[in-house]
Amino acid sequence: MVTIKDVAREAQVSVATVSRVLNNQGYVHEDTRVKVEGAIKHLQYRPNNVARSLFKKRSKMIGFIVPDITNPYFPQLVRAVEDVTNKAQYTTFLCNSDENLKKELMYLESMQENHIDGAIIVSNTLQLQHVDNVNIPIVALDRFFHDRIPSVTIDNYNEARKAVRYMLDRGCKRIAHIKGPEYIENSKLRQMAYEDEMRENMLPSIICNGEYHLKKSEKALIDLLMLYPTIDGVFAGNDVMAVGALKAASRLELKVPDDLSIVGFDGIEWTETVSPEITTMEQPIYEMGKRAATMLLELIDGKGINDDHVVYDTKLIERETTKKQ
Amino acid sequence: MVTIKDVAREAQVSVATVSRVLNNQGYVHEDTRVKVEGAIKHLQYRPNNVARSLFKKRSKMIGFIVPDITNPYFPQLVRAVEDVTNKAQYTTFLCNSDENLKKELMYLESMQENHIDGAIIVSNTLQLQHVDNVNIPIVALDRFFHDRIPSVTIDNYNEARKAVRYMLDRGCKRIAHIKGPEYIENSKLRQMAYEDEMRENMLPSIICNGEYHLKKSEKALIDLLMLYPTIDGVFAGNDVMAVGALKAASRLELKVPDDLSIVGFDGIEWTETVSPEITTMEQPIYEMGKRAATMLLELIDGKGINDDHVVYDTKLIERETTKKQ
DNA sequence: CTGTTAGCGCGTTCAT
DNA sequence: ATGAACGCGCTAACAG
Repeated sequence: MVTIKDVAREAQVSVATVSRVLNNQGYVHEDTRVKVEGAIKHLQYRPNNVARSLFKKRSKMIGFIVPDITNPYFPQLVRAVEDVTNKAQYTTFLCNSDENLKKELMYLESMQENHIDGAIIVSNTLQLQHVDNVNIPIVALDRFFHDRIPSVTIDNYNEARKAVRYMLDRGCKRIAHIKGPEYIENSKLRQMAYEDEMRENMLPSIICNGEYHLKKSEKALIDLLMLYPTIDGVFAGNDVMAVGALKAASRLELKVPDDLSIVGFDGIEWTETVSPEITTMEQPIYEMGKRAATMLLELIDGKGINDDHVVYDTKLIERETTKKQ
Repeated sequence: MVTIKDVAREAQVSVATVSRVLNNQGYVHEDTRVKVEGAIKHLQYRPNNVARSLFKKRSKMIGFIVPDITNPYFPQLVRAVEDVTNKAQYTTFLCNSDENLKKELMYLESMQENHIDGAIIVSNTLQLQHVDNVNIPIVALDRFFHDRIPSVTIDNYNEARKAVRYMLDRGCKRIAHIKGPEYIENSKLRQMAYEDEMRENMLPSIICNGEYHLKKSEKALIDLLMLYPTIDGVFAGNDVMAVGALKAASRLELKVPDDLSIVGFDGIEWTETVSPEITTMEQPIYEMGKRAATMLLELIDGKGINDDHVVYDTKLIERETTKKQ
């Protein structure tokens, strides 16, 4: 391994001078700068970031914890975060927590032990107590975390109400809801919104559990439709489950949207891969990732504020699983 | 930040002793061990992995470069790799290269600068010249890299021929192929296999370009089917494009599999999310990830061999886009 | 069984 | 404008 010493020897200067040209600070004569740069190239020298981090306590790395990389919602987020951080010379490392608290804690520990400069987390399971002795900046993304942790989210409750109201406007009389896991706050809010909207319209709530899971959602809806054949609309708690709902309809040979309307939530690509394409509440996923990353970088630079909570709007994308007006 | 010195002072021993209990090596009296462990807990001490890496030149971190995290093929690989490496106390950091050479090189550099212990890469663009002065162990996954770089792959050519042969067996007379990008070796091999199999059966090749992309593949196939309405089968270069093909069929109101059979390649979950479910050549994705990770750990421990090339078989999964016999 | 000490590679005072 | 020297937190001889 070639170190700063080797470069210094090669260029016939001291390590301090090499360090100066490396970091582009302090005075250094043009001639010596050229000499040093020549030596660096010649020896193919790469600064050792570990040593640098040890001294600076900064690594130019940030971590991004996502709960489930197989959910197509996240890859888009990843790309957005990378785009922002790379531009600022940071390396982003992705950590897949598998919705598993132990893994999340393991990653948080590893990040601290490695002087990671900051983290973006998407998590339900993590509590404030887990991060309050974490001494690096954190931004919560997609899921609200705590007043004291800045976040980038959408207004799940109101946006979900909009979705249900839209279905009612389009003439659905008996709308069912496929809910996600209760322990995921977003999922609970969407369910509550559905229930409230139905109640205010004097309509009964019909709910089955899809667990944010395609197959489970398909099965749950089939059972539900057998029980209540008059259901004419399904509001799914996320797009993955909406895809499951579509499969259920296809299994039961129901025509979508004539016999059954379906509305999803999230705006992931899957909704466009199926036929008919699914109407959904689209989140500005890329934009959200970008915003979270920008906030994190500001926090790292000490410029950010620590109780910033950005809430984005969603957009209703009318496609083929709901009737045209 | 609480350091090993603080622990030593608190426990009234030397830093060396603390280091010994930390690393569980060398002799240390039971009583002192207890004392030290108490101090560690009391002060909430976490060893600084940066300092440790600086000395050891090992970080207990490995990197995993994937070309496109939005392709559902990769998340499964990620999970497999994580499962293996976590068990061995390694932290796996994911790097999304976006099929972009510059990003790949950036990540490789970052890995070296941070004493990452090894890397798994899925790449087409990276050449031997880019990694031959990388001094950490590397394993190529999914895509063959070079004789000197151990790899875990499947036999794209022969497995693709099997797929085409299967379609011929099931009575397809005019089979078209949706190919992926030429610069991806796997994609080229699958195309060649198609062409060879067709030629040997005295059949003409009909090829359109789907670019491994859903929408492009849908559009390309629609155009092709307009031109050649007698096509009765489509072999897609991967599952993503097979999903696109299914959408194209639906747009043109073709019945699948009666009017048109479709066979994909990879075995990703998407093929089961659509209706009808897609027949595909399933790769043992999880198994492949596991194998690659295991190989990498062996290499890191100096136990591995550097020209190990594991080739897995695929499995034909007969579903609903091909006719039953 | 335990403590002292010398680096790992780098960045930064403080002199010059 | 440049160099000498110290220290970041930790591990591994070596000595006792």
